[in-house]
Amino acid sequence: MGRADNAISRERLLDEAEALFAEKGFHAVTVREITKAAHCNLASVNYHFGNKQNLYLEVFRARWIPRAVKIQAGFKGALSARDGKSLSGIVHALAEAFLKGPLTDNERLRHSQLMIREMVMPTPAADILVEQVIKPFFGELAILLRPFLAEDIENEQVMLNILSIFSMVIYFNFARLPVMRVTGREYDDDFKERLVEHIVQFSLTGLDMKRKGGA
Amino acid sequence: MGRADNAISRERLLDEAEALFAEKGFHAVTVREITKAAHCNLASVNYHFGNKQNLYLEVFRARWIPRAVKIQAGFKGALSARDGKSLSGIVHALAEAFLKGPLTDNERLRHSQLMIREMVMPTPAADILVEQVIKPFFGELAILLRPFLAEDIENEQVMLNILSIFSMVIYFNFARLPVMRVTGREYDDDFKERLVEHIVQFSLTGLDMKRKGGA
DNA sequence: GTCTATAGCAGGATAGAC
DNA sequence: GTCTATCCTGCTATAGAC
Repeated sequence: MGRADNAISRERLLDEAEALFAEKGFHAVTVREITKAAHCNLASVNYHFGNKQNLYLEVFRARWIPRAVKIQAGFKGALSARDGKSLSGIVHALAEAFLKGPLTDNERLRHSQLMIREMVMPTPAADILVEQVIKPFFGELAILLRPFLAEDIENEQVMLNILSIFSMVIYFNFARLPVMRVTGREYDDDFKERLVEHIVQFSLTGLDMKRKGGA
Repeated sequence: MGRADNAISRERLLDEAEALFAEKGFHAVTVREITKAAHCNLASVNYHFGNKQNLYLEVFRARWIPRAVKIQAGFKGALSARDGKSLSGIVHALAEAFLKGPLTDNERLRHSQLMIREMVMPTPAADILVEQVIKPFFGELAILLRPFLAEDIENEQVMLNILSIFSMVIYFNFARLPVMRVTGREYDDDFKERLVEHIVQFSLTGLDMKRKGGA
């Protein structure tokens, strides 16, 4: 590689590392694997990031967080474009941002996988993730939703509601295997649209569908 | 160890392996670690299970599945004891079985963690898990719920509803870090009871709480 | 069935030339 | 900044005594 690639191999390392860490997890991925995928030398990880752990952290800082910002931007954009002033509009925008949104399918999968990993087995990256992304975003959601909820509702309950919507969005993203096996569907555009609609409907009315007459 | 421990070290290995695999994941755990925790020799894993991979699979067959059966038994027991003939009774029993149920807190955590790992990064164990446990259980749930849903509802929608309830149950179990940070609560008995009630309420009516007047 | 010893190898990290 | 060569640790797996 020529001298012009100074910064570029660093970026490639981050890209490939993110994909591999998301797919296999920190311990299952080797530095050799990452450097090979990024077409650079074995020593480059240590040169640019000090060690493997640090590269992992940097993946969150330099890749995961910007992606989360993109998703949130997609959500906010949909809010102003669509009917962001109705409860169903808000939930719809939220589900769509995470299930369809402005990212490729691979990017979205990577994003959820990295997040889930940190929730199941927190590393120092989990703190960054929760404090800098999840808490602020949930705070904004709470402000958006509150006008549509009962006036005397406690903040804790608002948060539980947000967590519940979020749990569906996350689950339908990462648990594709059981979802496909149980429904018999593939994750194509049709099904994703179906999932968005389902999340909206379930979030608004729960199981109590008799009022609406089902599907 | 004397000759009487023939089967016992095998059992200890399964116990310790399950705890460690759940906590750290397959690749992060070493055979040395497992055998040390189980107070047996380094070679014992290969003697009893052939190799590390096989031990992992056996953990699912010999520990995870029986535990899943126990949880389902707890659920079915609660159904007959409580009002198993109402929608809220069913959802309540389901949430309670997974969040409080007949297991210790550690067991429950282990159980969810192993399941989540297999959903995010499937290994051959995921097939066992989905085909032998999740699909049959969801099938039974579908039969239980159907009488309470609209008559013309498609099977796919019933499954999406079940998956949605399940996603909350799972999420509130494994994503304890963000849940605690966002709500400011600890996972004590009070909070778990609160979560069960929330899941029931959200599953039945979604966000549309104005009818009931909030908390 | 259990243990010690060790083969055989892959991993992260580093030194030093370019 | 990049690369090669290499250190050294720690891993899985096995052989063979008891």
